[in-house]
Amino acid sequence: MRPAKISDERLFQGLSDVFRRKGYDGASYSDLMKATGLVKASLYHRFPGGKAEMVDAILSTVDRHFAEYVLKPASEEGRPRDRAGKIGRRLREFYDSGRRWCLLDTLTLADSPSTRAHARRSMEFWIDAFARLSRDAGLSPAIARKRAQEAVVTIEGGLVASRVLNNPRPFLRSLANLPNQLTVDRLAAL
Amino acid sequence: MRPAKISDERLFQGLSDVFRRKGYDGASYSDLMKATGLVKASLYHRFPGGKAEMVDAILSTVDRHFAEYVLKPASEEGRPRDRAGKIGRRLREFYDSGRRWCLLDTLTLADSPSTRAHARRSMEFWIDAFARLSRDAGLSPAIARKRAQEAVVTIEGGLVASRVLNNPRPFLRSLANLPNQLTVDRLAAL
DNA sequence: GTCTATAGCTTGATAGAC
DNA sequence: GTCTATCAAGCTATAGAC
Repeated sequence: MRPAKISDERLFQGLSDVFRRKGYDGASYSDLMKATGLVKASLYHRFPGGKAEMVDAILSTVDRHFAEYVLKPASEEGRPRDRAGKIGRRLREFYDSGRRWCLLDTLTLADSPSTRAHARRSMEFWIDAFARLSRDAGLSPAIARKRAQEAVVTIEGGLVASRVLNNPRPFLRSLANLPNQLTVDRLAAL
Repeated sequence: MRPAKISDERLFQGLSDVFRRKGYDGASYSDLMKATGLVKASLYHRFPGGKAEMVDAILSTVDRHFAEYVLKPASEEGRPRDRAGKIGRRLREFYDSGRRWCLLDTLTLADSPSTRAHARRSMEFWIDAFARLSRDAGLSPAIARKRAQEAVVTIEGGLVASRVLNNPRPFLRSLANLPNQLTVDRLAAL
């Protein structure tokens, strides 16, 4: 029997796990082979451009998942504050309570201009979604945008601190702050 | 004439620039040779343990610089708020307004346990210094510690966002928030 | 679509001259 | 303390069978 085609979902999951953990340069083909169960030549068959193409495809896949699931509540019905909480829970799920790291962080050490450009667009999309939610909560466009950027900063920093300290708490705290950060105009008694 | 010994300062500066930019795995010996002007064998002469030993030495050097210069105002005389501002200016200088990245971020992708342990201690030292300053400002020990951790999270996140967005603003904003974050008990009108 | 096999190159690491 | 020269291992990448 011929070897079955590995499902795209398992493939992308395996690949992105490696890149997330090790970064672009740290991800070797032996790592990627182990994670997917495919040999090197099979990976090149799927991604003729090698790691650069994998990373591009992964970012696109994650972009879609962020847009269609994680950040979705930003453009749904309901109280802005509740929607922010919902996004927080989805972020906790996505980053496995801070045990998984952010590709935008780990991949931007590579100096591929296309990867850098892609990562920038991804983060801007993220900020835009937060800003929309923040405006829905009644904040002015300028303040909303500022808060949206600060919220992304808080989450990325939480992930870094959780990795360095080997402790999920900083990231979980960042998420807990999210609803206030995005929806309360005058922040008091944080 | 025999080749002159390169100064320790230039050596460490060159090495840490590379590790900061590329991370542990991304930093190849050819990169390190280019940055220092030394050939591979000379680097091994200075650091028989190779990259792992370089990284350890670099972290120790940066630790000292942080303790003796960047974070120094945390344990000096003066109004806590002014001291926080002073630390902010030194952080801006150290990270070149967000154009240089944090070793604790870029190095913890490597899975060397000793590096991970060292990085954790470095960040804890940083948090401790902030917490001391925050207590000096009259905040309770529990709140001070929370704020200190949040401040480090904000700075690390600012560095990540500035790198990804290719824009120093998020990092500079993180620094601008520092005095409030560390010294104001009830945060209002951020 | 997956595999085995192989190629060339770069890497990390060492030995020995000056 | 720095250099040239060299090595094996691991890396990226490709050709061709099933």
